[in-house]
Amino acid sequence: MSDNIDKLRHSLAHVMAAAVLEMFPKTKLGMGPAVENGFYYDLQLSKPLEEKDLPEIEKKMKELVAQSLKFEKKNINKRVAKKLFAVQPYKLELIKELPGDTVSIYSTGEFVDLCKGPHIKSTKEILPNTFKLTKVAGAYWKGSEKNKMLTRIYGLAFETEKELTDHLAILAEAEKRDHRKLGESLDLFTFSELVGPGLPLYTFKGTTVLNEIKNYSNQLQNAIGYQEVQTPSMNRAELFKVSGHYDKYKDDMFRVCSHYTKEDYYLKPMNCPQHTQIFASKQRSYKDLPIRMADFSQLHRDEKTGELSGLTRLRGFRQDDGHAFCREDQIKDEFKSVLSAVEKAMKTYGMNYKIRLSLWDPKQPEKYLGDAKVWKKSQQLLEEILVENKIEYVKAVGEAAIYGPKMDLISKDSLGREWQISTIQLDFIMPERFKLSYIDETGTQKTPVMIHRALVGSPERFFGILIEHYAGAFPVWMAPIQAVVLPIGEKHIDYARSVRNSLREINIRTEMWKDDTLGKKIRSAEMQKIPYLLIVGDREIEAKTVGVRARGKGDLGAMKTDEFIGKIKEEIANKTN
RNA sequence: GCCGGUGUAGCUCAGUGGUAGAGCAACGCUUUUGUAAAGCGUGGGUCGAGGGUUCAAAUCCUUUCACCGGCUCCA
Repeated sequence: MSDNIDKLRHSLAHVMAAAVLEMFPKTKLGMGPAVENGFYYDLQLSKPLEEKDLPEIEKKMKELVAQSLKFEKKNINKRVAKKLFAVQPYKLELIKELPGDTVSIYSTGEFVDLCKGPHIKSTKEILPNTFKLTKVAGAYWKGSEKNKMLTRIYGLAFETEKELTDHLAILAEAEKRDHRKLGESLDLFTFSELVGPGLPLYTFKGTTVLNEIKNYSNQLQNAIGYQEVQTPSMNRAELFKVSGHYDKYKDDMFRVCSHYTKEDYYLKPMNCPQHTQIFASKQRSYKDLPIRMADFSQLHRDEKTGELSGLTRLRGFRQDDGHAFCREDQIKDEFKSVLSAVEKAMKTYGMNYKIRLSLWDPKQPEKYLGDAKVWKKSQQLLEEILVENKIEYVKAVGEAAIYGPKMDLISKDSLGREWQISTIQLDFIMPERFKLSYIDETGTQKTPVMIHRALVGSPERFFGILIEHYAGAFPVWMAPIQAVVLPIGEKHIDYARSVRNSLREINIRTEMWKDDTLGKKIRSAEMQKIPYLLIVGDREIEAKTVGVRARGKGDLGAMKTDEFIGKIKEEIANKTN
């Protein structure tokens, strides 16, 4: 059945190309495949296309679909094909590259495309209102930035009208939850043109949430033996030359120059080379291993401006980063303990996930450090760990780090969107390059293995993901304001203040709002997504209670103040709600 | 970086060559309030920035910056 939807989507790509070709006959065709939720076609148009042109193309497509056009396949000789596509340079390029003497073409009405298929039999199979053109984008021919950029038109397509409307509803919900909008409206972070792109400024509220994320990661990794260290942002170029990052990523690191010595320093894009130097600072015994370090320092990467986006792609960020230096016989246990910590974190945040085993691409060895033998060995080891622990995984060739294979955790948020979060990476190469060693039980020098790992990746990036996952309504333990006390009238302010103070005494982030009407205060607290509103008036003062209203749940009724304190304390401690 | 789009008050937006507007927010006064917006009033903008065309530019041209949708990249 998934085959069928792919055929449908791919067929719609043809219909769209046919429609565009009718409207703009000089259009040159690129490629038009089916993709997740829809299809696209890359085109070279004689004039720029805008999003407002899409409805017209869509209308034309509907006309074509209504004609019940048949998709007919033919195998033809390459010479004939070259004649047929004489005015289509991209198709000619493809014909040249295809193996064999014949190529297959599909015709739909007057439209003919070079295509291996398969397709639906006829546009009759396309039900009304099951597709919609969504956006216009640029895309390099064959995906290489060295090639010309074509115009890509994206469309959504499903088998039924309901699936399309459901999908559009998800998109609308995602837009509402956009962390860039919520970040601004909930006063979590901001950007300034003066400060620079990709460099967010976190307000007090945003910093509070970030600290909770960071503290929780620290708690989880302390439990499995990681100890926090600090390392400098600026480092000599030499450090990165030894690590190998200089050759691969020099252009993506910010360079800082000393006026006095004229020496170049680089802002560190990751912590691993620094950690090797802590390891190297002492003579290590096999009994000392594993040595585990965690580091939350600020990292900088000179991302191209067009790649920056909200909190998900930044120039300055941190990682809940850690490195374990261990013996080969300890690798499995190290991976297991990190996996269990990650599992706990994902459970707390209420996210589903899957593991991706990211392998090197043997066809492009120049992208990686180290020789094939070491890669084979370490990849095998990772796979063993997954199999032995009965963990499901998918393999991804070409996704490895430059120094080794990794397990990446891809999590799904509440809208079912996927994000790469955690990563655990095996590295035989960097310890070697830094000539790290320990003394084994026989007194001989050995090279340790290095494990790179992160629990939630970058706290800042994860913050962005969480804003959307929770739609800004953070669970109590991470909410910037956990409770707000709302006195009904002026004469209730003193009591409200005393309730606030007793909550503050036990470090519950609490405010007291004395101005405005009750209705307005409630509205504003709900909009700020504060978990608990405590309403106090004559009745509450009399009975020493608070009127508890839970975010999104309405009035829960009166509760003894101590009882409420017990409830919220427990929720915070257990990280529930 | 590349293709396309956007940029007007703190926020959401209107304003197509002729004296910069609305709602919300803010501030002030009145009101002291029982579960999602009390009433009245006031202040606030070299229309992203630079240059040009014009008697006259938010509006037209140009350069540049930032952001948005994608592409490429992502240690």
